[in-house]
Amino acid sequence: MTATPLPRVTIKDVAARAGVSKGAVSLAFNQKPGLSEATRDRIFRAARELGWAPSSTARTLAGSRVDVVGLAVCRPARLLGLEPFYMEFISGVESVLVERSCSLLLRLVRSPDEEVGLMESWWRGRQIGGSILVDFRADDPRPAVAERLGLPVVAVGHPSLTGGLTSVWTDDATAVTEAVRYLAALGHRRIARVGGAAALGHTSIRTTAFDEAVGALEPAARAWQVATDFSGDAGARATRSLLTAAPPERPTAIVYDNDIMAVAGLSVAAEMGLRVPDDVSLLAWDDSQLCRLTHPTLSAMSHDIHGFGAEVARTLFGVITGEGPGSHPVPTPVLTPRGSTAPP
Amino acid sequence: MTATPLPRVTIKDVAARAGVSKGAVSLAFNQKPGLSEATRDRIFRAARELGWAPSSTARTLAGSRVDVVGLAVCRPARLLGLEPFYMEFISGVESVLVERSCSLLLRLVRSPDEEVGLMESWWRGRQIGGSILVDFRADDPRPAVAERLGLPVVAVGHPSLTGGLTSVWTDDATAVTEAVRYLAALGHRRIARVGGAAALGHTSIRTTAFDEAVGALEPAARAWQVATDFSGDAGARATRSLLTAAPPERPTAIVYDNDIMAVAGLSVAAEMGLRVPDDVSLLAWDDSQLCRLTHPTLSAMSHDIHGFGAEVARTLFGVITGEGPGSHPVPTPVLTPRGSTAPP
DNA sequence: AATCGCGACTTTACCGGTTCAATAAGTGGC
DNA sequence: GCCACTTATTGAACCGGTAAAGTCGCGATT
Repeated sequence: MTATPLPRVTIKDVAARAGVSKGAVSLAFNQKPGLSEATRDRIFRAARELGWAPSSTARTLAGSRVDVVGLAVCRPARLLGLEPFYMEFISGVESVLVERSCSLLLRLVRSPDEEVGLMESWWRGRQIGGSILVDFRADDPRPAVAERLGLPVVAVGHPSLTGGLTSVWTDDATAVTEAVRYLAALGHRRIARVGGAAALGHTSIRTTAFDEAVGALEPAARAWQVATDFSGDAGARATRSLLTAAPPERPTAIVYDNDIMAVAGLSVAAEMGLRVPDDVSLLAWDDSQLCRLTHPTLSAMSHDIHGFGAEVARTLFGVITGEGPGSHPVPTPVLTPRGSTAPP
Repeated sequence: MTATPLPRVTIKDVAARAGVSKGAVSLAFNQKPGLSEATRDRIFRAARELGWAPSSTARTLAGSRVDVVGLAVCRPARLLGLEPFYMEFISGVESVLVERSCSLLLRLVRSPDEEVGLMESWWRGRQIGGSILVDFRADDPRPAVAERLGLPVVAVGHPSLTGGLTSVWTDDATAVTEAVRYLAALGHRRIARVGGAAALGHTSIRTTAFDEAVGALEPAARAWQVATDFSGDAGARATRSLLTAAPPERPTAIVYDNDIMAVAGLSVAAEMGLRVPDDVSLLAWDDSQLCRLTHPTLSAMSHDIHGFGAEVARTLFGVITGEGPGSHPVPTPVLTPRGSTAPP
C-alpha cells in the first residue's frame, strides 16, 4: 500500500519524445524566439502527451522566476479565525496571484522577530519572490530588513508607518473623521471608540484622528477611547465598561475598530437593557457580511477588502518587476448607515 | 518575476570559510554521521557568521524532503472571509507545521477541476511534499488522482467520502443525532435544519442523520431541511421561510450548519418579532467566539477546530513518512447549551 | 566564390544543494 | 612493520531546469 511515486517525467523525457534538446523545450515553454512553429508544436504536443509541466523548483533554482509570494501574519491564531478581514484580504490577494499562476505562502508567526527571521529565510532560501507585510508597528524593523535583503515587498499601511517601502493603504484618519462627523450630525456629543491593538500603527492613527475629530466639535463634546486586542470578548468588556456609567457620563455612540467587536457591543447593549439605536448608536468597521446579519443591522465604515487585497498583490508585482517605491492609496472607507445609528 | 541580484551566500561560501568541502557542510546540516565534532562546530560557526541557511529550493531539487504542504480551498472567496472555520483550521495546521519548519501553500480555487490540476502541478513541480484535501463531494475525483500521482495527502472528511485515503474526521452523524435528541428532550417536536452546500459530502451525512434522528422520535415529530451556500444571507433567507408559516406548521427549533447562519437566523427571528428561545430555539454549529457575542448567546455544537487542524497536519506528516492509510476520528462535537435553546 | 547574417537548434555551464564512491588518515592486531 | 578496518573528508555526479555561447545550413551580399 505504500504510495510508490510515479517515475517523474522531466524536461528530458519531453525533449526525447519531441526529438529535440532540453534547451529547445525550455525555449518553447518560455515563449522565447528561436524556434519554428512546427518544432514548437511538436514540443507542446509531446509535453501534453506526457503530462509534463516545468518544475517551478528547478526553474527557481536556475535563477529565473520565483512564483510564490509570502505573507506572514502576526496575530494570535484564535483571533484570526474570527476576524473576517484576513480571509477576505487573502482571497483578494489570491485573485490576482492566480492570474499569474503564483501561490501564496502563508505563515502565522508569534512575534515580529519571528517574522523578520522568516523573511530572511524565505528570501535567502529563494522560497519567495516577494512578500506582503501587514500590521505595522511603531519603529517596525521590517522596512530596514527588506531594504537590507533587497527583498521586494509591499507594505500594507500608511506611508508614515512603513518607512519608505511601497505601501498600499486606506486613509483611516479621514474615515474616522467622517465617522465622527456623521455621529455628530445625528446629534451625538458623547462619542466613544473601541479601538484595536494599541501597538499597531493604524490603531494610533485612528486614535489620534478620533481625538482631533471630536475635539473639533463644540466644546461640550466628549470622547472616550479604549484599546483592545480586536477580539469579541474584549469588545464586549470595553462596551460594558463604557455603558455602565450613568447617562450624562455615558457615551451615546460608540465606534468600533472591527465588526466582531461591534457585534459584541450590540449584544452587551441588549443584555444591559439598552436599545440600539435609541439609547446608544453603534458603528462598526470593515463592513463584512456580519453587519447585515445582526438585529438591528450595523451601520459601518465599509470598504472593499477583497479589492484591497487585489491591489496589494498587483502592487507587489510592480515592485518585483522593478518599479520604484510608491504610495498607493485605495478608496477611503465610506459610511454605510444601517439600523444601529440614530439621533441620541 | 525576476530575482534581484544580491550577494547571496551559498553553501560554497560556508564551506570555504570553514575550510571544508560542500559535502561536509551538507553532512553537518543534515545531522548525518561521519564528521568530527570539531569540524561540525567549525562549520556551524562559519554558517552562523555568514548568516547562511540551506536553500530549501535547492534541497528540494536535490531530492530530499519538500518542506511545504499544500491546501487548496474551493469555496467562493466572499464566503470564506466570513466563515470562522477556515482561518481557525489553518491556524491549527500551522501550529504543527511550524514545529517542523514547514510552510503552508494556500490557494483558493474555483472548481474541483481546477483543484485537481493544481494538485498535479504542485506535485509534479515538487512544490509540495503533501497536501490537505477538504470539502469532499460525492464521486470526488481527488482520491483517484492522489493515488495515481503517489501524492501523500490527508483527507478531511468521513471515510465513506474519501475513497480509501487517510482521513481525519468528526462524527457528524452522531453529533446531529445528539443535537436532535437534545432538542427533543427539551420538548421540541418540530425541528428544522439549515444545512450547508448540498454538494458537499458532509452535508449529506448530516442530512441523512438528521432525518433518521427526527424519524426516531415519536410519530408526531416533524423535520424540515433546507440547503444553503453557508452564507449568512442564505441562512437568513432559509430562516425567514421556515418561520413565516403559522405556528402548527412552523418549527420550534432550528439547527444550523455553521455559526454565521445561526447569527443570521437570530436576527431574522428578532426582525419577525419572535423571541429566542421562547418562540423558537436556535442551535449553531462549530461554536466560534461568535456564539458568545450574540444576545441571547447561541447554543452550539462545539468542537476544537484548531486542534482538528493540528491533527490533520500531524496525520499528513505520518502519511509523508510512509504510514499506511488510516482513519483518524477526532472528538465528536459536543452540545454546549447557551441562551438560544429552551423548551418550546 | 568567399563572406556575412540569420534562423533554428544544440551544447555547455551553471543554480545550490544532496549523495555516494573513493581516498586519506588513524587504530589495533599480530 | 605490514595489513585489515574504521572514521573523517573530499570530489564528482546528479536533481530539473535556464541562459549564454556555440554550430550548422542556407539564401543574400559583394
